Amino acid sequence: MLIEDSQSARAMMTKKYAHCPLKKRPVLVREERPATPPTSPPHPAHISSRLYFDYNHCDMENDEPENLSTKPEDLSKTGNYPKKASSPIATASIKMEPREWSQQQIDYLAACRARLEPTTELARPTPQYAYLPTLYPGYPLEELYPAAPVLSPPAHPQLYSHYSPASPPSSCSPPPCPEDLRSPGSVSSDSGVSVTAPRRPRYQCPDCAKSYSTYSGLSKHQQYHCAAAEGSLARKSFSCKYCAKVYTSLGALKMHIRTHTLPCKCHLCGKAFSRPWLLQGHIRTHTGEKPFSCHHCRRAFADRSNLRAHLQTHSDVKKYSCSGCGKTFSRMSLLSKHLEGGCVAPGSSPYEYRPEGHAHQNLVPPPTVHAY
DNA sequence: CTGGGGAAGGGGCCC
DNA sequence: TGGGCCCCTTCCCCA
Repeated sequence: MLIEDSQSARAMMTKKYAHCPLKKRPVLVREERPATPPTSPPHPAHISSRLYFDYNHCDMENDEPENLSTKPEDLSKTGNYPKKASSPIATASIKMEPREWSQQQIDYLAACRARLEPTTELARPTPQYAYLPTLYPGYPLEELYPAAPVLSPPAHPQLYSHYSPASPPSSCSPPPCPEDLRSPGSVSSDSGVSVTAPRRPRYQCPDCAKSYSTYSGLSKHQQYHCAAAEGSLARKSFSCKYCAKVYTSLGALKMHIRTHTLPCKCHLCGKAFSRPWLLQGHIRTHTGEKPFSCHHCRRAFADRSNLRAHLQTHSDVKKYSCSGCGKTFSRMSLLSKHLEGGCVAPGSSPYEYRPEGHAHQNLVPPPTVHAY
């Protein structure tokens, strides 16, 4: 939702969302965009920050907690929220449109849509800046898409052979090849091979006994997540003005405050996030950018993890299996539902989970999974 | 009811 | 030590 940051607007929002916790209330966003489009286009590499990031206006002191809820109950109560967005590629329609969008924002999305009309190349990643020619008609393409700096050659060039010359410049990464979906350190269950890494020392939180593989992890936990540690006032000296939590360092406090102020705001819908990369993922829901494609069915995804989950659907034997009946599932949640429903087969509990890189002794033999 | 996709958050790793 | 990125997980919604 994008509304004027005026007193009346604030009053309206306060009244309208009185039943909501502060963090769930809609955000009040001041429209920063100019009344008319700029005459010269920004460099594509700067588009994202120009259009969406508002770090210059991040007011860590004054930002109010904002509504991030897109849950339907909120929508039904107010009627002001659109339905949940679905794939623009599939529907040729971006549904997540607040009523209060400015004409310019609507035009902007129209420009995005024009470039996102269904094509036969669904697997092709949506060019990150494909809307530029529409947004800046008359501008030569070579200026809208300046020569890209040297790109690292893809590991599997054949997978990218469908790229067009007008594909976005350097800041738009090519779609991942299947191998890219795996983290370097992880052991893929796809291979069915379990490799046990040398046991590393664990760093345990003295306050809540949670342990982490790295000191950095423990440090982050203590700074941002450990409720028990927050009670150790003797070690803390920086308190949060919003919730009175106390931290040992100013940096930790600043990071915590971001969860209140949510400084990364989407200028299209006003939704705010604590971390920039969360906003980047959210922006894809507006632009329809889907850089991750399945080479089995050519379906594209905005999120790599979602592609990974999708790839499971192409496997005959899936990642999560019920030890009772042997049925496999592509998702943990589906296995959980299966067990909650009552798998009557003997030995059905506990269920088996084969996360990548974790060897469980009592698991069924590794499944045969299609190589990507 | 089940399976799948969309979206978001937390932890781990690397620089 | 902090930030960025990636992966995993979870929740919700829909067909």
